Amino acid sequence: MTYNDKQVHILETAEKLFSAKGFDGTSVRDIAEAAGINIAMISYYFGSKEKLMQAIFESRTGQLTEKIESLLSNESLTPLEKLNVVVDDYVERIVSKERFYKLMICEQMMEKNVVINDLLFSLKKKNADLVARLLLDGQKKKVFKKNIDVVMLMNTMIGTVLQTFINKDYYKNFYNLTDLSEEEYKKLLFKKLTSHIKELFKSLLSYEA
Amino acid sequence: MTYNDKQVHILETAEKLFSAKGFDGTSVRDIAEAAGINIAMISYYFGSKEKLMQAIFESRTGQLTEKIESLLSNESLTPLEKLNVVVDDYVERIVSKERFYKLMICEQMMEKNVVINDLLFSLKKKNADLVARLLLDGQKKKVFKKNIDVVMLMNTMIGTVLQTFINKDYYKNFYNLTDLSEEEYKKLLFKKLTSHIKELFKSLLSYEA
DNA sequence: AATTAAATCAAACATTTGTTTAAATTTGCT
DNA sequence: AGCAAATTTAAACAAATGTTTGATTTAATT
Repeated sequence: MTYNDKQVHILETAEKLFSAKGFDGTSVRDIAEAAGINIAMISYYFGSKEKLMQAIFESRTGQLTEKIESLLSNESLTPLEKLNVVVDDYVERIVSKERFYKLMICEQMMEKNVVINDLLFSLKKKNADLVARLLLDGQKKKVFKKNIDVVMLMNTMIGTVLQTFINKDYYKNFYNLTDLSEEEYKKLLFKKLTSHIKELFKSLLSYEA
Repeated sequence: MTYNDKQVHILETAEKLFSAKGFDGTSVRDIAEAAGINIAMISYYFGSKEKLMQAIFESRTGQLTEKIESLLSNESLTPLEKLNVVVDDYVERIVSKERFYKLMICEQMMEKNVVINDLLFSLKKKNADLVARLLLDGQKKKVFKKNIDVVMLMNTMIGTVLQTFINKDYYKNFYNLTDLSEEEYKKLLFKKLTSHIKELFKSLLSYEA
């Protein structure tokens, strides 16, 4: 599906509000007012509030799968390099699409919208399969040890990043970083997170232990 | 605050519904029907839907802080043993209070209710301070290395556990564990999670690297 | 310029929302 | 049993909800 400028504007406004106040906490009037449009335009363009939400997920997850596939096909990198790219990519994604990921967590927990949950399930499967293949390749090449729990590894990566962003303000407070701008702070978090997770992965995957 | 049987029943029913459908996705009529009571009883006992939600958080977080303090005071354990107890305790908590933790994530992300967010903030501070003191003790005794990011460490622990529970059904599917009962599956997750996190912590805290 | 399609609008719609009311019932106490 | 307080109830309240309507304006096409 492809959307015109006005539709994209509605989608982005809705994403912002949904992530801040939740799907049920946001009325179509809120969205219309924030986007500067008439209430009827939402039904007119998307059919319903529910389908507007689905449209947000379809467009965002569509963008994600493209990136994953191009990464997989790059054969010039070693397994470890690839894994590091995966980490960078994941953290970068969540940093830049913070709002959408908040929405995603909520939707995964509630399991209210079947269409969205099916979408997320296949996305998860695609990602897990990619990383599993990556790890298998590394195991064949004797750089990664055996008996790795792929899902647990992914959960640690994604969980750490998400929890960091849920706790963003707290972290800022705890380490007296309140004088940083939002942009500077995001950069700092990106650095901290990627190096932290890479260190975790190294210990999980290498033979030494 | 102490509640009678009927109030506890309302609190538990509301927690169940809130965690499944969200605060705004749950009506007081839903709660009343599920609890088998009259709608007016919610305002009668708790004042409002909002305050009912706050009551859930106050009662649950109250239970949590008790456990933490007793753990801190136990001086017969080494820092590493204490840390392992912390891990066991955290995982156990989330396993047994899964619904409440879902609610907690949502509430942290939305930041709609000031009372609840203040409550969670002080809870987080208490926990982070406890673990920080624990790590400091271990560093003095030369069992933990220097330069540990406490918040990041906590985020990895909590994030991994929460992400695992958000992804619970997916994990079950991925590893063909669908024939396990809910209770068996929870036990398995507890084992997997605690050993996984302890391994992560060991590599983050020990000198070897 | 005329015609058709697309977009926008205010108003209305039937439901559902959280809360309150005032009467009825139950409970605890003397 | 009789009284007072606590509990429970059905009904009503205004406000807010998602969606639709039908008229009006704008844009595109002939």
